[in-house]
Amino acid sequence: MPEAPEVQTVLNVLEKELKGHEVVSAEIFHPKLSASMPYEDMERKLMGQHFRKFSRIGKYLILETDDYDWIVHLRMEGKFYVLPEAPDPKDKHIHALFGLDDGRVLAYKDVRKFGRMYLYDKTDDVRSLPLFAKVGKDVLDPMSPRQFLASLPKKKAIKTSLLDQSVIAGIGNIYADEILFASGIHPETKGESLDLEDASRILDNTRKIMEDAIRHKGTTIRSYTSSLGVKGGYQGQLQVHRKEKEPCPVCGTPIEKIKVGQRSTYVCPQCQIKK
DNA sequence: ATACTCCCCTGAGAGC
DNA sequence: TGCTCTCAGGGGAGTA
Repeated sequence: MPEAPEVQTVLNVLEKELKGHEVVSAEIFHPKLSASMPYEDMERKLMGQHFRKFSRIGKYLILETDDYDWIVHLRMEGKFYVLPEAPDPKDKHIHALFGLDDGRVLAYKDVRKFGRMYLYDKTDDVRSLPLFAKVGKDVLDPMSPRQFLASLPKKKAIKTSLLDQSVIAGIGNIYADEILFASGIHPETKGESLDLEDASRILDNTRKIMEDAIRHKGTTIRSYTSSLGVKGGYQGQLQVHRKEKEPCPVCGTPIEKIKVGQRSTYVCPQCQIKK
């Protein structure tokens, strides 16, 4: 569940379900899930903690407890579920269970085991954590077209830069395609070829698409089943992503599938001109 | 500075 | 039916 709109949706539900509740038991079955300390330590430290504040930077979930910042990156397929009781038998892809004070259980499920959890002593400034050293401004934070343009690597394809979390944090493969289509810019266009007007258009469309996607509770496609029982609705709004050979919604030209930076990329060859 | 390749993992879908 | 291959909303490390 990885891009900012999906992460934000997860965050909103977690806040609603968990805020104020206490962790009374913690079991991590996949040791590597705990990336900042041995998993036994994470289990021990989380016990007795109450969930206090919920926020997001890029694709990272930040759950503040009494004494810690618990940070989670879902990567490709990480998902949370709040269950009325511990599952039995346990799904083989559930890698952690956290019992709550009211008997419910927070389950973490991740088929590919790419997701990671980090636990740090609480700080006033999570941004100063090494974890965020290479994470740029969140996609919903204000950024000027001038600053954005200046931050783009000159020789890199614009799509690659949109996916680079140090440039802007929170955009992934789906929304990068949608943003560039809405902006009429070919994904292979080099940063140095873009002008201030292009940068402004990309930023405007980024904000518009991200906010719209959050309103729709994100995108649910392929085998990516919903997290927390929330099914996204933005897949119905997608214009080009995963629409190879379908007519462009603007000009009717068949959408093409290409590779940019090793990632599948969908583009209208008519509407998206390479500058 | 940029661009690959591989790696972490598992399963779904396509093609044969 | 079953096999093999490719691909998947992410990102880090290592190497040209």
